[in-house]
Amino acid sequence: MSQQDKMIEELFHNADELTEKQKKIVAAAIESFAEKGFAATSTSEIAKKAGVAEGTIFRHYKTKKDLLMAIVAPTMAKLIAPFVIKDFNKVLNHDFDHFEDFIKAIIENRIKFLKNNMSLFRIVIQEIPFQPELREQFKEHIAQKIIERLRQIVEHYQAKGQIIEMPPDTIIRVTLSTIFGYIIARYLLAPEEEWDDNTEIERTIQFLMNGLSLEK
Amino acid sequence: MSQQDKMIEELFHNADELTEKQKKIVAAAIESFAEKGFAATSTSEIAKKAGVAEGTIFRHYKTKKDLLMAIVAPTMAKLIAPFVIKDFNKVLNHDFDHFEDFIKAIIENRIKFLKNNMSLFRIVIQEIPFQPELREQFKEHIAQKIIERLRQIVEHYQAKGQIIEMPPDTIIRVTLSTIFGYIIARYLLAPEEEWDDNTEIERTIQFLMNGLSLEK
DNA sequence: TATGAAAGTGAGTAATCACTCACTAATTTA
DNA sequence: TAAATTAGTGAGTGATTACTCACTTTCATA
Repeated sequence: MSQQDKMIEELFHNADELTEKQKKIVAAAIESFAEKGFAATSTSEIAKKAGVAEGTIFRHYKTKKDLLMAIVAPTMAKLIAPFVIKDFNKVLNHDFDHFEDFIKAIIENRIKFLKNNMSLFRIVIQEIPFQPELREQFKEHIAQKIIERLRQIVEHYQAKGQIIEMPPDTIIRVTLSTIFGYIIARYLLAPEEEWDDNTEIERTIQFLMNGLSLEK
Repeated sequence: MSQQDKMIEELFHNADELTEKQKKIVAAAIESFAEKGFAATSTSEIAKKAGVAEGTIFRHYKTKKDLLMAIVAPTMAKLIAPFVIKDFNKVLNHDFDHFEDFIKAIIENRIKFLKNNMSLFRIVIQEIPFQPELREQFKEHIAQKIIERLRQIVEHYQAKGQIIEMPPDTIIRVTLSTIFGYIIARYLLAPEEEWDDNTEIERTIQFLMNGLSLEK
């Protein structure tokens, strides 16, 4: 089973059962959307790549944009899944006495996820600027929830005296900048270069902790 | 004359040579490309917005992609202009004894530029994933030269004992992540929120310096 | 095995696409 | 001023677009 197949299966594991042809449509769409972008991909091209008639696409998805949303919405949901589980704070605070351990765990977990879903991640960040519907969904349901959670986490570790006194939103911003900066550089800007991932992640965390901790 | 020089030359001198209609075409194209993306913008739409006949666009630009390139290439050149001037290192090393001052100056200068050219910046980062020609140009002529320069700067301040011993490329990566993270959050993700820019930039630099300096 | 519903098909459709071209208008050059 | 060059036009082009629909095939259940 290929990487793509694994990705697709994971994505729709809990969703309604899809027919073989439907799965192939989704897989073909993901491939083309990630490579050429949503607007530059035609439905005839997707049908050809998926080995189905063009009409089959519209049997399952009312419009081309519906197909995009069917791909992107569950991806965003999965991306933030670890942040919206019940008792997120409790679990974390119990498991991680130090902010550094929390950051490490989150980074490793989410990088692993994104590594296995790079095409989907590509589509999300490439289409968010162009799809108001998608942007709205991201802002209201995704970003806000995550930031609210993260704010609590930051305040918790600030109270424990582990990270500097700075507005939590600023700390969240620079932290996410650092993490996504690594992911984008590693997997999108220079994926062909040689990367010692473990070392590079360690350095990134070192920089982050230096920047945020009270003492050295 | 190098590619860059030519681009810069073109940028500064060609502006006067454009006819009124041509200027309107470029302005309309920038507006639409930034808003809807290159692929989703039609030439008829640009012509209508510019108040010219559609044929006029193709009188000056052979293809729609040529129009995009005529907009984007000089923008990239302008963005990196401060990094490719002659005696870049000398000037900087003379003026800035501390890495922090250098960072401050660059951030302020480039944020000011991007603030005034946000539509163009949008187009560049939105289209780089989809235009191989653009990506190639960016990588070969832009990114490499900048990184080479920045590497020298980083090594210089490392030798002076002002920033931590870490591979210069890693330091450049986290630094650029932090800076672009601010710009993207400030002007693209949440431009409607209230921002105390001076304070927020100060905090960002504080985080950056904490993360990169040897002592506190 | 019969039947209805869902899945799948592909030719067809109107609209739109990037681009052309024969032409006129304006400007530069001789 | 005359000729030559450039700027501007807009109807017209074939190709492609997202999407439809009458039809056939597949398949679960009675």
